Amino acid sequence: MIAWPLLVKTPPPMATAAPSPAPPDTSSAPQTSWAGQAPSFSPLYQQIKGLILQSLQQGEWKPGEVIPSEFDLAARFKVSQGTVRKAVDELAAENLLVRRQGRGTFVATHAEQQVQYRFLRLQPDSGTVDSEGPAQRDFVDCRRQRATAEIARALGLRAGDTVLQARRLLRFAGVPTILEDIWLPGGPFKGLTAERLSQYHGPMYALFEAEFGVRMVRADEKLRAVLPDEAQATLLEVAAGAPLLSVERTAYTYNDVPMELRRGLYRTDTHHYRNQLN
Amino acid sequence: MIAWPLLVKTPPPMATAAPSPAPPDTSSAPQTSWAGQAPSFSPLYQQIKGLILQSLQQGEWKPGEVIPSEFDLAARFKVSQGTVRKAVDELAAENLLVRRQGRGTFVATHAEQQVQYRFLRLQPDSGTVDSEGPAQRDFVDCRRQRATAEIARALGLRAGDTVLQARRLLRFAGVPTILEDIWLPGGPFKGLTAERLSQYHGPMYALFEAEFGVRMVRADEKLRAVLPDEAQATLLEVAAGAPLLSVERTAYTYNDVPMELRRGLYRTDTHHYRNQLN
DNA sequence: CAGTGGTCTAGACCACACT
DNA sequence: GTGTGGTCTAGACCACTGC
Repeated sequence: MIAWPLLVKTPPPMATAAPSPAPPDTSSAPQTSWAGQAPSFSPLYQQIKGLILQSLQQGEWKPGEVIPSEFDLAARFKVSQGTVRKAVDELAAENLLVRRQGRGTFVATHAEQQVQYRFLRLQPDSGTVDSEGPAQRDFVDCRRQRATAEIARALGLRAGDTVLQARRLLRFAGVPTILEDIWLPGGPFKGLTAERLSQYHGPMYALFEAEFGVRMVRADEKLRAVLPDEAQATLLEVAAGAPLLSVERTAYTYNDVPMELRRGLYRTDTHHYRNQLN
Repeated sequence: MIAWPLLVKTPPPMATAAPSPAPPDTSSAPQTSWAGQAPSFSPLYQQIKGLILQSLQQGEWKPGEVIPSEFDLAARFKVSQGTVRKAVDELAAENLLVRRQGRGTFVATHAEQQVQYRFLRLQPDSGTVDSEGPAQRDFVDCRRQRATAEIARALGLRAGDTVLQARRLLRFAGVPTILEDIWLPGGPFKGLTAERLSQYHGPMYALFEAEFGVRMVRADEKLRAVLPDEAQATLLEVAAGAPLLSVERTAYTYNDVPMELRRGLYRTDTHHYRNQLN
């Protein structure tokens, strides 16, 4: 058994004289020995959430796998099942875990998912995403280079660090619709080649998960209307003055660590970017 | 006391011989008398959620007001506090209610809110929304007219029904940045005039709440990059070929009833549309 | 101080899935 | 059947708010 990093109930426990059978061993209740841990005064279920998150980061459970049952986790962390449930509920709400009744709770994955592209909001004006069939992907370019100051800042690197850059074109029903420039930090993605990218079928983020253990968890996008430069216009087969939707996305792994910068140019003559507000 | 529209636990209750003090009066447990209610076989807390929603629609509690405490609601619906809690949790997650510890649970409102514009995703490229100060609003136009087929479809009306149309320009720090055309159904918004609109200070949706009892709960947006026509370019003070972000928003009240169609043109040279994905 | 929402527990029963 | 998550209850205690 491993010693868990001190779970504390919101007030430092002091032999609280529980009325009913108090199962947590009362001996493991330290008073004020704060071993560095900065934000330690949070609800129990938040602490459990943090521990589960940690296990996810460290790869104890891999994408697509089941995690232990709520009952087992409760025993492991020495809390009630209800507390684990609340922690898991939040992680499920954040799309890090997926509950499946009768089967268990699974680590979310970009592969084998309901929707092919979890972060792609572009939709055809008529018909559904499915009706237009899978996109055709063409990698125009892929190379290793030194990060500019701007790219470095976005990826949390130093200017001059190695980054991978790729450019690809997505076609729907043969029509070039999305042109993307992608930047990845060289370290975590060492060994990624153009061939690897073009050979892989399925979402790019699934490849990152499977081959490099990098799981994208969250993303921020900034949208603008822009005009293409000459190369972009040619690739997308539009006129020079045609307005395009620019989508700059930063994707993050656990702990808000940025792992990808992506600049997309979307044609919005046959598609639109859909957003739901509430 | 009012007879509540039959709450049923997932299996039709049949004198379940509860082990401990079973508080719900066993007499009020109908077997199979389904009085029309179509989707009645849902978890209790969902039914409670539905009932609370109904009270919100019917204006039993108005925006900004407190609703009864969880304990009171539990008594009223004859369920446990925990069940009410779960119902309220979901409504709070959907931004229909706002919990405030120690004070109570409140009906959400577009006025007196943390953020001025709940549905506006445009942000300045540098600085924060607050640092640029409040927008200057100019109503360019406001008139009553007959709905075109397209507008009617979006608002759930018949072509030819009366709609209100308004056009306004928002300036940030003096720079015209957003040009919006707004269509509202004539019925619910009878009596809305250009003067009423320009005199009101604060979010437009707050006015709708306060003056017309119409509360916007959710919205869908479709984004595109477009070029302005002549009038639009003039108002926004941009060149004819300048790309602009087109944002078509449909806003809904309770029960997914569309209540507003809005077409915005955003300048994205100094601002960007921000979206968070997870 | 009383009242509210927030956390935590414990236990019962149900729906679902796999075997 | 066994085990999983899903629902529901009941009760204890806490933290925050306002009287």
